[in-house]
Amino acid sequence: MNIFIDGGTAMLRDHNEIIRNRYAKADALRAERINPYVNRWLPTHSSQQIRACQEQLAADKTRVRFAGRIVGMRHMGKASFIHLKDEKGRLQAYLKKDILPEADYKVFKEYSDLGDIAGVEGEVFVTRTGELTIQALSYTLLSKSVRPLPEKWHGLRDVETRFRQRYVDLIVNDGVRETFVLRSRLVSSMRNYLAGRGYLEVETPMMHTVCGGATARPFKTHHNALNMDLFLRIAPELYLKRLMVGGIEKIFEINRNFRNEGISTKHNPEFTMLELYTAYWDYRDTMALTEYMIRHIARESFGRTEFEFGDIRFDLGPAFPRVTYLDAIRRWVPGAADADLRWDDPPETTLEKMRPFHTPEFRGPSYQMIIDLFEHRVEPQLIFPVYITEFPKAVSPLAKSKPDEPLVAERFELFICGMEIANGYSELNDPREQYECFRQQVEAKARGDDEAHDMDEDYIRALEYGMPPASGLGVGIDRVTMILTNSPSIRDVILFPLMKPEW
RNA sequence: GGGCGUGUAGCUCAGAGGUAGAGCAGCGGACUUUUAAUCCGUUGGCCGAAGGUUCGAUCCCUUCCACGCUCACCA
Repeated sequence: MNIFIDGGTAMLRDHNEIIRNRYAKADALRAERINPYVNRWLPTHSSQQIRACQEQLAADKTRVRFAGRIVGMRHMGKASFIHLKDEKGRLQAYLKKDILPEADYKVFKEYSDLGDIAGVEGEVFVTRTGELTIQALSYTLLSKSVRPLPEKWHGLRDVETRFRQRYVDLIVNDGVRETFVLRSRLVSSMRNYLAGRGYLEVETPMMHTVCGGATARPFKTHHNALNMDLFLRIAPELYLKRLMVGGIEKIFEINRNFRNEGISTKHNPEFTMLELYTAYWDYRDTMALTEYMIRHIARESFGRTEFEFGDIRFDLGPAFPRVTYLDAIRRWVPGAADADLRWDDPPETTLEKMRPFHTPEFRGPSYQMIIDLFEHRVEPQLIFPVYITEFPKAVSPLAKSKPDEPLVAERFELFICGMEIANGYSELNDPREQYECFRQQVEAKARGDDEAHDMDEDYIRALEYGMPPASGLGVGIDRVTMILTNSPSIRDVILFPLMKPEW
């Protein structure tokens, strides 16, 4: 039957014949006083429950009510098989003309399409080919779908459409939902782990008047009533440490940060961080916590510690080795085994020492050339879990120096699969030293470094009241999810990654 | 931002300087236990956008847009 009722209102620019036709079906249903978008229809069982109790349900001839999206349809003359998919799986229903009420059969046969949400009530049986099926005694169209789904066995491959229309991706591509279920599970696991150890979860401002806590360009916004520029936060760090001043000794926040930087398979402008602070600890204690926590969430969420990421295999079970920054260079850069690099060497000396194995891409202070070397030659090799420690103080303005080495910060980063997964340090709490660091940052900014910190006078004032010795941690939740779910791009673990407008 | 690549029907993809193809979906028909059901018939396209070259461009050239990979920046 070819329905062309000119009542459907085309609303979007891409409406085609299929869509117009389906809108016409919805109108035709309305004309017969059947609501194509019903208000309420409660299933008695999920597909999972029916599957689990199938023998019992079949033996008792229990009437089950089951609802889902029609993802498969096979008409056999006056009978049809359809597959209904709910959140937990898909289940077949068998619709026979001489069993269904006439009206129900008409709604199914004339007005239902692949993609519609429908409910059936009936008895459970097994077909002669062995498939668990509901013999439908009634059929209800619950929500009319007017837009055709992607093709049934190639599915939706186009990555752009998958990200822009994640709802379709979730409908069609099994495994996408699984990734986000796992993400949710591991975040819950993390929360429970920390709550169980006495950490208080807090929420600090996303809109900052002073931008700080990390080195990154911010997004700028504006408050109209106050006529004031604001920044989306690049890190919650300085607020969390204010709370440490306030006497909260164990604290964490899991939430979004925003950085106005490039986009890549490892970078989304908004991303989720765990930040955590513990009073009276130093960075070694935080390293231990980080390791236990990551191992714990892996076991609790996945039941294992061994994972694959692309063609990399790694194990979170064994202790994570700790290697200092300069040792890592000696260890992983060919020809650098005997290099005696020092943060305080003059640039010419560092250049001379590096000549046998590396030519920096630029000339600058020794620490910058060493960092350049590390990031290009060492980082890609850090695929198994490893802590890199003893970073240069010059790039750690919020970290505390080692007692006997003022140029070296008590700081670590955790690398897995060549990615920086976590970053932590002993927190600088000397207000004068912090002020001096900020002052240098402000100078750098004045010289054109647009990622340098601003002066945060209130933060200095807070430190003047006294912050206990403490250590903090930041963990990139998206990246942890990537490596644990074997997702090659950060966009695979963010439901709605940022895209330029389509239209 | 640079480099490389992609963009053709709702989806997955072919194609070629001469005016557009397949499979699935859709539509019409047959079929009361199918499984990518099958069988017969059939409708869909501003070939990403705009210019240019040409008798003729979806194809060649230029610019633009979107997306992917990659480098840079960064977590």
